[in-house]
Amino acid sequence: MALEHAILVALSERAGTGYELARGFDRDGGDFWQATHQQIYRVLNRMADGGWVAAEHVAQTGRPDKKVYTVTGAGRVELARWLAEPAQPTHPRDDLAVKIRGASFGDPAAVLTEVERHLAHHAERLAGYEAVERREFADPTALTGHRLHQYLTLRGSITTERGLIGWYDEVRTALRRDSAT
Amino acid sequence: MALEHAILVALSERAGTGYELARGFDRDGGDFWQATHQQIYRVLNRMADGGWVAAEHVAQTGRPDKKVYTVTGAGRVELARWLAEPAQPTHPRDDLAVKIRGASFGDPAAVLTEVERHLAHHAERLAGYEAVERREFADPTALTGHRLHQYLTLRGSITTERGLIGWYDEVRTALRRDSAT
DNA sequence: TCTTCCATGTAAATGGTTACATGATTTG
DNA sequence: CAAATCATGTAACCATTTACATGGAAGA
Repeated sequence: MALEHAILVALSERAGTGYELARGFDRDGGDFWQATHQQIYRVLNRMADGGWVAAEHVAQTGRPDKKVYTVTGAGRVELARWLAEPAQPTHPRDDLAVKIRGASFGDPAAVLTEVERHLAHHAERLAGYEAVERREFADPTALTGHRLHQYLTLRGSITTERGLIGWYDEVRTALRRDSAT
Repeated sequence: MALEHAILVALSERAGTGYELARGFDRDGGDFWQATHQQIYRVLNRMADGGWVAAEHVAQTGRPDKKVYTVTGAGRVELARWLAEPAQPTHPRDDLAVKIRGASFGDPAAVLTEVERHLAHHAERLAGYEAVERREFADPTALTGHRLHQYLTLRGSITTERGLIGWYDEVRTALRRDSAT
């Protein structure tokens, strides 16, 4: 699974706490993974046991103490090994697509309402990604190495959101037309 | 979770065996869900216990016997209930995106090779979907109800594939340019 | 002869979600 | 005064994957 490796990438970019990782893997450009804090704490402990990451305990005043995690040499070796390994293409699983497909076995108007709600949600997410793009990556042609890879991941999020928005819009138009007859 | 409900949609369209469901939820238009046969058999048993589906045992000659599943009245009620319920927007988790993001912590050339492989794979999947679109849905403006919903799901698969292909192509160009310097 | 297709399943392990728990500080 | 933020965790449960198992028929 890739959660360990997504954490290794995030911590390679910048050391951080489990809490920060759970808040979103957001480091300039598309939160590229997500998981609950419970799972992240568990996985971080396992990774620390395996020697991929090391925790530095930091006492704070007025706030709970925290553990700042860093990738170790063994962690860097593991990440490089995993990066060279082939990934299998994944096929998205989308609840809303199942609902659209099955709309006529229930109330198509309720499905239409859901599509509209998701459309608004994704439009907002897209706007957020585009703002990051303008702010952080003004001149993409000049990018190289790590910054380029960050930018490309952000571009992936933007492309995905635009695709979803375009599709939901098509679905909305078609369902409205159909319910009008 | 939506696997039960994806199965209810698939079996509402046409009765079938666990084996057929595992082969792909493919019923004219985008395999809209996927799961291993092990999981499907388990879930089908649970659904049969809960009374959402009923199995008819069919003996065959020269082949193993099979169980053809049909949605029951209770299953139809449950599906309609679930369809009216809001879905939470899901955020895709893509291993290859993590690899692109982390490319500089390993060998970027290996990641580029993976991107090219995935590009070819998705181009092939897209061609398959487009062939179904031409063959089955020649006149989309005339579609209504269930056929329209099937078509819209297929359109979603096509949009997703085109988005991925566009993005992978952008990544390929950028990584090639960067490695040439 | 080897592989693939049909068709179903069990068992073990791993991955992920939900509920519960704590406690000070800051913001509305 | 209530809610959200910071920060970590345990326990129970549910979902998913991987490995193992069977066995005849058809095709390369």
